[in-house]
Amino acid sequence: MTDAILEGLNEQQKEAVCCLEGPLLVLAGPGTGKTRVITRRIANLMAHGVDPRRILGVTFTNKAAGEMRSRVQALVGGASPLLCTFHSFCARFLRIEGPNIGLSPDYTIYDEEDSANAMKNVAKAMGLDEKQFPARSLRRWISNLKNRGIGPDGAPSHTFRDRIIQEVYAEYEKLLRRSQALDFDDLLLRAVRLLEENTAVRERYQDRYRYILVDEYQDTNACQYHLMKILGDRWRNVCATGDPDQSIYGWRGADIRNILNFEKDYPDAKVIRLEENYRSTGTILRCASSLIRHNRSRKEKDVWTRNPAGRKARLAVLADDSLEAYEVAATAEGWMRSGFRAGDIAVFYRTNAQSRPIEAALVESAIPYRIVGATMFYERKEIKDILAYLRLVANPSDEESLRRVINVPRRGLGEAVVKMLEDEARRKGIGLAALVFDRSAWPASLGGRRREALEGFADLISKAREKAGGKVETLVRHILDATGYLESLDEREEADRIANVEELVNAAAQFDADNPDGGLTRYLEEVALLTGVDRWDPSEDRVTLMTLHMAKGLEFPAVIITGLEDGLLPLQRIPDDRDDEDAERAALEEERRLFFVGITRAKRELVLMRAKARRRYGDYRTSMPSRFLDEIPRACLQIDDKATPSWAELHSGRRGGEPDDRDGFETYGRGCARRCRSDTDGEFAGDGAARRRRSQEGSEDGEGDHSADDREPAEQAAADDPPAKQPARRAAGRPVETDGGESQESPFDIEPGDRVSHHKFGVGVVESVTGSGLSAKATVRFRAVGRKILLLSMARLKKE
DNA sequence: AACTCTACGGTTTTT
DNA sequence: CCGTAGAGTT
Repeated sequence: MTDAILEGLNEQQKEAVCCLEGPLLVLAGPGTGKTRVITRRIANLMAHGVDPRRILGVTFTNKAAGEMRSRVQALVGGASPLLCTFHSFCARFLRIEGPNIGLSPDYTIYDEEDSANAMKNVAKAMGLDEKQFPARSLRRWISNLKNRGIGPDGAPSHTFRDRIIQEVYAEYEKLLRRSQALDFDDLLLRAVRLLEENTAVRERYQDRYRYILVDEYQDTNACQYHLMKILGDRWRNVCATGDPDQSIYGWRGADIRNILNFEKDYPDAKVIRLEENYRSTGTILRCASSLIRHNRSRKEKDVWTRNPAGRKARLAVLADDSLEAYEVAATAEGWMRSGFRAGDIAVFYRTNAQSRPIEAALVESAIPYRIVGATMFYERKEIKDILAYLRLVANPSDEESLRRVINVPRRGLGEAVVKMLEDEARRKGIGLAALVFDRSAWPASLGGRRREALEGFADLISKAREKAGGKVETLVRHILDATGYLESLDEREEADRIANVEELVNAAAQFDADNPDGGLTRYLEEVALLTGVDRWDPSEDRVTLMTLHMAKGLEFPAVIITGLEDGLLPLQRIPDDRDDEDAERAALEEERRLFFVGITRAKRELVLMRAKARRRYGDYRTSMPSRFLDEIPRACLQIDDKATPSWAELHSGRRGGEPDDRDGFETYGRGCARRCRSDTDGEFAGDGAARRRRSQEGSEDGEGDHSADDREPAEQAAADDPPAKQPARRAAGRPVETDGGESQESPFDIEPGDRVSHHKFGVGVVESVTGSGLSAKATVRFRAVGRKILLLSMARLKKE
């Protein structure tokens, strides 16, 4: 048994797996087998006879938790310990213990949008100017307070703004309370408070969890930190794993000091460093190490590898973001031709907005892809509408959900009626929801037609409530029927919405199948706490697109990181009023860590890209190379400049296969509005003459000379590659115009007549394909369920 | 109450 | 550029 548990581990890993008692900190560089250590350690605990119910493992995503669970099960079998995210742990804890603090077991979890809406309503009721106090800013300010464990009473009240925020905060809390709802921050905050204040509950849980593991400890915030501190206090068998160099959530309250101070919190802690990397090539690792070395506040750690050096990373320089996107497609195609599967390839970017042109290029090139995260399925309007009905059924106090659906689809209960009901509720001192579901409380002024409409609505909800105990799928279908929601959508204009709703029915059915005794509340909780990666199916053979943040914890054989431009990566922050130099440096260092995370996802191939101009809000802005590129050793980079026109092209009046309407692009960044504070700006902003002269010295292949100096600006030599080299390569940057050009009509090669299979509907035949790109839809006649319209980018159709 | 039009503003990153 | 929210119109 012990053999299997320790098999194939190095000394440090073994040490970590075998150190079962007492506080333990595992500092694990990227690719050093951290997940392996955690799962083996859990298995080892169980092999030593520890009851799995006494083990708690907290991870960053549900997917990570699920993977660990199955790996542990493969090693030791039997019951699984509780493996979940911080948020889902707290959600479950509060389902059970909530009644201690007056919280219904059926409480609703408000997501970011719900919270912002609630805050908007609060601000409106207070008569605040929306421009001066935008709901999202309010939400952010209050979230910051909550993350630091500060209630409305403890909030600062020095300035006028402070006092407004304080009041909004207090009103918002009232709204949540009467709605029996918690936002994301509350889940953590309320759980911690309950544990702090209720000795009996605290001791029960402290006693239960004899062994606690926390993954990604570098990204815990104050609440999460306290939670762990409290829960681990009884047995002090707390194992934290993480990597300070991969701390990327400072902006949402994560405090890197939690991991840096672990040894202070637990003076008897054992600290183990995992430094041998098994994931990446030597060159990729060297890029990452050189980069991260530029962070000043850092715990020194040297990750090394026995892996071969591998190929250089390529830096592709493109004229604009659309050409960058085509280069992404061309690069992926090249990899696929040389034996990589689409599923081996990942494309990372800093902001979600960057995915659009890339998507378009991939569609055009008929390369299968999937975006992870972005506008997530469960954030779509139509989905949230249906979910709001479900929530209202589960929790009749939920005011936000009530407001959302009371007139959807239109049933004559518009703004005026809601206003009237609101006033009446205030007069009676009850919540809006309480009023709506209590006929005797309705105002006399509610006239015949409106009264009928409201009766219809209240009946609808209470009828649905009778079905709440059964399968979620049944309830969803009932609600669709009873509301006429699908009929209210325009078959032609909103076909993708209809398809999405169909998908939701499938998802609900899937949940019912996976959780035979699940129940509506569990379903809503699961949906609310799904992370972006949780809905990602890595077994699908598609190129994966995601933000750098979501890439954390994953690995891919071949990786493209786009948008290596100053202002984008590192991203330019909006100047805050309390902007001191330290904060600025901390922010820059976090951006550097983000890039570090991206690079270290790559196993074999790494391509970086930057565009000299980028479309933003409709017009083009020129952009400078990312300062981070200068921090990667020249010897590790092969620069592939497809944007600088060659001598021949300049003199023939043509440029890089580009249409000629792009004049003005070469004004390199003189007009760059974004970055004018850096003193190096002058040097970059010029047309490169100075750079050219300087870099002549090191020219061409500087590997031997420069290997010791990792700080030599990498890209400078690039601009000076002999022009003659350029034209031949440029073709790859152009749109792919092959295959008769019809590929847009059927992005994933699905055509009328094809036999396809769907995970829910089974086998069917494609009747027609309409639309193009992202909104491409197929009408499929399924043997079992008849004709369905499916959105190709949503439905996971497999060709038979 | 519901529809149409216009103006504005949004891009960090996510549970 | 795009979608949404608010105002204005019927």
